[in-house]
Amino acid sequence: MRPFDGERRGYHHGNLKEELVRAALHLISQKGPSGFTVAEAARLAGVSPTAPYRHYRDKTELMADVATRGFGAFEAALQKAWDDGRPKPWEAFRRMGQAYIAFAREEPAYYSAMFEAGVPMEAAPALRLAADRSFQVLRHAAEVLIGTLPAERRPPALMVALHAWASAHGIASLFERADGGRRVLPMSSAELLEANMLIYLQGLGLVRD
Amino acid sequence: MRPFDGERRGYHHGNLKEELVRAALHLISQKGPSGFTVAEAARLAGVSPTAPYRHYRDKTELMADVATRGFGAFEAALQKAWDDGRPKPWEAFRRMGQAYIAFAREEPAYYSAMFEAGVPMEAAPALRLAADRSFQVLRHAAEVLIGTLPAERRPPALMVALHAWASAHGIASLFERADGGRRVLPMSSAELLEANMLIYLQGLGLVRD
DNA sequence: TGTACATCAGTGAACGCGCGTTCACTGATGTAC
DNA sequence: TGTACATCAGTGAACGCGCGTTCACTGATGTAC
Repeated sequence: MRPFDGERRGYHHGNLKEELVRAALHLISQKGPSGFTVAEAARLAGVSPTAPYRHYRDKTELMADVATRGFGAFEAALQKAWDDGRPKPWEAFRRMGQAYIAFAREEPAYYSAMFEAGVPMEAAPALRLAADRSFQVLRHAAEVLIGTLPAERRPPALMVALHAWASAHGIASLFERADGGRRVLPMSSAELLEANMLIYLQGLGLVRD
Repeated sequence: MRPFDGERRGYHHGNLKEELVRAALHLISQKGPSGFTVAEAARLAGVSPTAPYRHYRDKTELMADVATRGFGAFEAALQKAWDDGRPKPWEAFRRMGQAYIAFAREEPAYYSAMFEAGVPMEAAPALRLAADRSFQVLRHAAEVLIGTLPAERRPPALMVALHAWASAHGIASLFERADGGRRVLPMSSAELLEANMLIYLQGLGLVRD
């Protein structure tokens, strides 16, 4: 990995916080969430082991920052996939599911920090906020989706959102993660989720075959 | 926690392996999978820090043993819930889902060791075997289940098994685990999974409403 | 039933290691006048 | 444009800690005869 200090300008780093986050992501993706240490992140950023403490109270706060940024990127990815429910809510909804899995695959370090590292939500106020905003995207989509059903058989939007979340999360965790890549499957995670969502939507009466 | 050495009989412990596993489970449930150390497990078992190395090559092998035993208990729980598909395959199938979640809640330490600790499947041959046997229970159930469908619209059994696994796993991971208990919901994990499976089975045309 | 011996399952000292964090410090930067 | 000063963002030495693991050892147990 490149040394992180390419455009360092003298004594002051100028960009340490961002570099530390980058280093943390690198370490997490290489050795898992517990393989990350403040000392090594500092080393990667080309800075003394104590420098991070100018920017973060402690290790947890650094991790929380990583997770928070992760949720930011995650929210953006979901939002983009949803695309205001175009062209049809149920199509957009499925696209969101795919985006969930894609995120887990393409940003494994963020995913780890967000869901596997055990960072407590209280570690930083911004963390819970960011996590909630991510979920709101899903929840809003679920609302629009079930709005297309006749009123008398509309399930609770929250429930639908949680179902989608759990399915995507389950598939991502079991089959898309380092830890989960332990099992070889005759189909991709994407196909698996796609089929799952289709069957689910059929169960809701949202799609006819 | 009780000191583990109640019926210790002299110099030889007589039961160290089992005690170490117990200690590991205790530590994992208290501090998470990365909070477990060989030294502390030994301490809990009332034995010197080096004694565990009479029974395990290294830390990973100990963890692998814990995970292996976890899969054993897990398999038994699933098998029991399935109960040979009585009274109806789809009812038994849903019961298995509930058993999955119940296991995650009641045996959080086993669940951690199995799915969250990142123990590599290669760590012990018995581990992969035990994990596979667990999954076979699910897979067999899925086969029986879809066998009740008219032949022309039978989805692949493997796929159905994976869907069920992912849903249960997703719900358990997100809402039933220490890490996941971060979110307050208006419904229990059990209800959530129940509804999810019902909708899914309806989507398959297995249940009519 | 008793004895000799092999093996098993512990001990305890010791190692090297890296971590998180604190502290007093100082060089670099930004700002007021 | 120049100077004085406050603040910011680093350094480097140091700490206490617990870990995983090795090694040579020894007490306890099981077995053959």
